[in-house]
Amino acid sequence: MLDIDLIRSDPERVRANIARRRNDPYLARFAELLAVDRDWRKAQQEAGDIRRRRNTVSKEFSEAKKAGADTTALRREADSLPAQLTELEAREALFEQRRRELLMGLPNLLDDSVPYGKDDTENQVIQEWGEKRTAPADLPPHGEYLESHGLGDFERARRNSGAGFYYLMGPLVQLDMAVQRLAMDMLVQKGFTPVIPPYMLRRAPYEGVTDLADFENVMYRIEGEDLYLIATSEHPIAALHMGEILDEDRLPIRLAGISPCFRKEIGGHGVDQKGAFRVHQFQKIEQFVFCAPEDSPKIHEELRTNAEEFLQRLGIAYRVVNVCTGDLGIVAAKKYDLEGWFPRQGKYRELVSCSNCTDYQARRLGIRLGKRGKPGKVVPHTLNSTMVATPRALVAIIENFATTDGRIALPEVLRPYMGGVRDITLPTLAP
RNA sequence: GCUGAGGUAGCCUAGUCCGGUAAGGCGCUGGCCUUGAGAGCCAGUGGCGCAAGCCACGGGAGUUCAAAUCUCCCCCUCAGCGCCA
Repeated sequence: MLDIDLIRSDPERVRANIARRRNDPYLARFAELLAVDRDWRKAQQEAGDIRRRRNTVSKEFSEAKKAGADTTALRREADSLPAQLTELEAREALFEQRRRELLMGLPNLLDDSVPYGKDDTENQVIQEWGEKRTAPADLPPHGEYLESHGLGDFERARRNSGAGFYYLMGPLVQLDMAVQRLAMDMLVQKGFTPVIPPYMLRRAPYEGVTDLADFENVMYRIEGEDLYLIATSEHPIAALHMGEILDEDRLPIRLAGISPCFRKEIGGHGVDQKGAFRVHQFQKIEQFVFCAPEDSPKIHEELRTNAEEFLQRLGIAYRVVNVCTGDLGIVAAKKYDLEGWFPRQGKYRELVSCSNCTDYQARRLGIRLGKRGKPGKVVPHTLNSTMVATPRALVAIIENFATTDGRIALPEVLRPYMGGVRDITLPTLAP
């Protein structure tokens, strides 16, 4: 949520920034917000005048009665006030609600370094790392590959739960856990505090962390309960300090979330191939930071570096993309995507998303900064980044490290987490 | 799920039975005094508004000239019981 004081004091600057997103409905909403905010303040004023009169009359009434004086005239005026007030209050409430809707629907202010562009085709590649490996010429799509070796079952998952679900089995499960453990260990070593968050959130905290459209497009809701399955541990972790005043001296707070993530994503892109790349349920190790406003650009780079280091240690080539103005979501002011090299597909695909949400998320959540019990008006910044998400990362490992003789060669950093073995030897199933 | 107790400012608490417009403490800020960021004393300390002022006691509706206070509905928290890996 944007700072209403900023919108009032410098509407042109906000409008110009919103325009860079190349999304006209936002501009229309912004214009309406300016009007509704004025209407609301006026209605508030008018209702306030009536209330003041009511308070005065009520007091006079009480005194007159005590003194035994005639109260007829006062009574007549007092009787006429509630009806007027009811109408004005209805207007006030209407404007206030609309104002809030509009404010919650407006996107964050974009950082100046975000490249101007219309959609994901205009994102800017700012860095590449590593040597692109090649996959065995006959390597099948990973879904088939896993099924043929008994490491995954997508047919039965589809039968039982629908498309986008999977059974992972055998050594692939250990590989999944190994990848997560490596990611978590790296973060702990860098001073992050591990967090297992709630896997479901109520609506109120959820509205604070994400785009309202996600309630329709992304999140699964629990039938008959005010609960939503989390789409990422970013969400419950951001809500960890909802409504609180954070001690400035304790910042930055670095947290490493581990959780399953659940996503419907019906509004997403086209259907992906069978398998474990794009799924309704996955596991993610997440970096999350609450920090002072002035520190967030630096910490954004830090989170990106952490995620890069993870891919480097695995030995997977990647590139860093600065997501352009037209492709950024509502919450982030700036976002890097790390795209890993997938040799069999011969292209880079998203493995990591690293965002600086500035004060937008924290303001929606009502988080402020203060010092030793003194509430301040400064709102902290929040940042989040994938460290690793599985099973997508497993697909990358398979494409990068599958050998021609039916093994998956393990990157050295993973071996300690896999009982010291150098590779996964694949069981061959009878056709 | 049942029973009970609760939800008041950054925090803790009084007020609720009996309606009259939120008392006090802690913390924080400023001032006085001081060798002093200590003690003591004084003042300030939520939101909106240029201001007068209005709003704010978990949320909503109602009664009333007037609601933290009375009525109804809902939400949440805690404790005990029940169920349970």
